Amino acid sequence: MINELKSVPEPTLRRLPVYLHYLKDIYKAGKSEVSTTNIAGELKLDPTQVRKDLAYTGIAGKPKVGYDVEVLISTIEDFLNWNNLTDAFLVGVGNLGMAILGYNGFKKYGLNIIAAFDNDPAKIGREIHNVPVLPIEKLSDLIKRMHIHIGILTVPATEAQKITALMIQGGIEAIWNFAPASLKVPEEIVVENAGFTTSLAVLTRKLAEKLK
Amino acid sequence: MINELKSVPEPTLRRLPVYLHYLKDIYKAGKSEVSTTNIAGELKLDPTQVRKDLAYTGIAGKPKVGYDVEVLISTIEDFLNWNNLTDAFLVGVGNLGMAILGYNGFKKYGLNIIAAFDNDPAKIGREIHNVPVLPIEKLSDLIKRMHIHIGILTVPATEAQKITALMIQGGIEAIWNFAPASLKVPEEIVVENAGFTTSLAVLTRKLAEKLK
DNA sequence: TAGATTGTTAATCGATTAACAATC
DNA sequence: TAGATTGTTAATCGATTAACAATC
Repeated sequence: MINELKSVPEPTLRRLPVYLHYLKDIYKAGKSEVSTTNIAGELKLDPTQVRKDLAYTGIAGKPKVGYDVEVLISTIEDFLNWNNLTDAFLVGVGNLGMAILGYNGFKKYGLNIIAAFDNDPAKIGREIHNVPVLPIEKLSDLIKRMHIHIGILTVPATEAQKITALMIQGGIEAIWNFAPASLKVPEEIVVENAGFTTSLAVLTRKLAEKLK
Repeated sequence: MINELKSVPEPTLRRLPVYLHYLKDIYKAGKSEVSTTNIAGELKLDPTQVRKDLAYTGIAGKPKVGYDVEVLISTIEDFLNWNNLTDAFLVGVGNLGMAILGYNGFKKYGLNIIAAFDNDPAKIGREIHNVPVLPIEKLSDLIKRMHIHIGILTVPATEAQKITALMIQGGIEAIWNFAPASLKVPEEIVVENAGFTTSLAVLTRKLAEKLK
């Protein structure tokens, strides 16, 4: 089992980027070492939890001192594979799709969107923020030919399953799903649901609870 | 403790919108009754879990039959307070902010964005998708005067804490935070982090684990 | 050295899953 | 009625938190 990457609890995965942002902040502010006591205090978490999370990345700290901020940053980035650019396709050039294409920052997170797809003739052939928009018909074939692993799904819910099928047909490995719909996929396909409504449900219910 | 709303586990809150989308699908398809066995099978969850989740909303099912789809839909919507429109302000009219303003569908989730704020003179005074863009300077005061409860934060990470402070100064109750940054807020403020990077971390790591 | 911190094992807590009586 | 399903209690599982020896 040599090259096997250990499966990490999802709560841990969700906290790692939070640490990362904080670490980058204090690094910019000139701090070169940091303790889990420190991180936990700032982010309102348990220090032991922070230590356990960091342990997953394989980094070692120094008793009494803490962790080297710069090393810690790049260790987390390596762990999330954010130091390697991975090519991705985006499908659905609507409001959200365009916003994602326009946000230049995904390269910092290892994501390189190299083409977008839509079925609107007015959009096909154009470039949005330097990314060409191609017809849906070419999706499957290009995924296959270019060995694309990540598909970003920003189509309306009604189209989501259809496009998913095309992606899978092409051999996609992972789908970042922004549509408010549950995708049916074979077990081996990684799906991460990033639809806004889940998050909004938490917000609106907590607010309702708060306001009695 | 009469009017006290019971605090619901967050995992349950996150599943409720998933049920809701599925229920709307089958309702459109003409189904009027549904069992938890059915829902769970379709969404790859445990039937007992679905029953427990639904129990939080207070709905009652019929042994042997299941639940009335139409009633179930509106019960979940009520539970999340999605049947009442709540006014909200959005701050940060960049790519993402504009996409959110352009997405007409939030009214279905009880969210009514009535004004946007930015510090770019080129944007101030315009209307984006019928929502007026106002200067940041007016944010605190208008939150207070209009009794706004929800603030949507779509500014760059560097500005996030500053704008948060202004929102709190105005008396905001809940912040929907799309910036990749941890906000420091008093305990009583509801913050829901919807930044993309958390979700992306899960995707990229799982993909890395899968591809060995 | 003394004291703060790491790294790890044990205890606790909460959510998921299993079991099953009640029901229509 | 028989059989599927609800609603709930008990068992299990996994994540969080507490405790503490090792370390620099």
